[in-house]
Amino acid sequence: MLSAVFRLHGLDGTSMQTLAHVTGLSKASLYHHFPGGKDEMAEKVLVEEGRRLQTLVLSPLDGPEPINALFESLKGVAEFYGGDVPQCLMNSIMLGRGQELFRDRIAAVVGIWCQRLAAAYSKAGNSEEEANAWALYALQRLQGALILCRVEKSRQPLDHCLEELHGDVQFLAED
Amino acid sequence: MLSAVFRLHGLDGTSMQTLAHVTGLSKASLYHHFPGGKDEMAEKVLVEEGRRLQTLVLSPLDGPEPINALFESLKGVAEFYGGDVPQCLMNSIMLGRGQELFRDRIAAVVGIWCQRLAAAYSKAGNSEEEANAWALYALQRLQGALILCRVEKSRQPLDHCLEELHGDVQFLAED
DNA sequence: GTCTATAAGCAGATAGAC
DNA sequence: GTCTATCTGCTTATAGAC
Repeated sequence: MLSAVFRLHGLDGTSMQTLAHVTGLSKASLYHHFPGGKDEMAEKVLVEEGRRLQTLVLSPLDGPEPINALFESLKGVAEFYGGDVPQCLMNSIMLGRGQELFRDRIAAVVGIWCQRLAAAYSKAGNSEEEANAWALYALQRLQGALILCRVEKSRQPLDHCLEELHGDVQFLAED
Repeated sequence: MLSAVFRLHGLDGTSMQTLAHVTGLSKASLYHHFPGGKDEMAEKVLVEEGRRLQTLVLSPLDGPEPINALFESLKGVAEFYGGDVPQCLMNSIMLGRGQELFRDRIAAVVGIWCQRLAAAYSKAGNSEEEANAWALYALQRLQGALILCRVEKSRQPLDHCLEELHGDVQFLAED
């Protein structure tokens, strides 16, 4: 998988040679498909990742029943950050030159994710302020859990975090 | 500052040329001081960062009064992650080759931090289980907040997170 | 669309003068 | 300890054949 390379090595740590090896194509062929080189490849991978986020995490939030929508979205998060050592592509790619190139778009995606989470939480009966606070809290915990996954080479921190976020939503539902 | 380069660009994104420029020395001079090249420089910077963590964040946890110790440690965290856009060196450096080189040591540092936090929390009157859970929770939120700081190019997420963690400790004290 | 070959520049790394 | 000069290999990127 192309995205795995960027996820593991970031933008600066990924070379066209590596990408050629992974895709099974020559470097020249890669330049044929992506004249902008690895920057363009990273961009395409990011766009694809945005689509996955939309499908797995954001779309479920549109369900008519907000509590269930939040549950489904958390399930989607578990799939979105898959694998034995889940890592965040947007995080990996946002170092060095990648920060200059992609930070704005990534910030926009995070902003949308936060808004949609807050909307569902609000729809479930919370004030707008509470909903916003919870959405930020949830995203913060998720990102932190992913860092700990990288440190501990495990997906336990993420799974544990998702359980607790699930519990938070459940607590809300019983209210 | 040398550490800022690695913090912003990671290991793969940092070149000896950049380091030479930042230090004002030639590449050859850098190799005189660090025969292992930038890997050795990164290691030295990490060791120095470990000392800063010890001084600012871990030592305060040794205070006789655990609640106050936790407050002081959180203050230390605010200083440890300084600047307008606080970022975690250990996080930045743990991509690509840096992961292979430094993950074990970083995991050890995180483990110690977690243990020491849990010890203080336990000393403040919590079960060992509760204390461990809170320590992991606090570290997770901190790391997540730092990611959001990078995304939003601001230190607001970290400051807000520290306020909430302060509140958690205060809540414990009033119990 | 794919390849080999190749250019030009930058990376890590060393030799040797001062 | 510091420098300039240099080497070698890798990286980005292109030319041009098939």
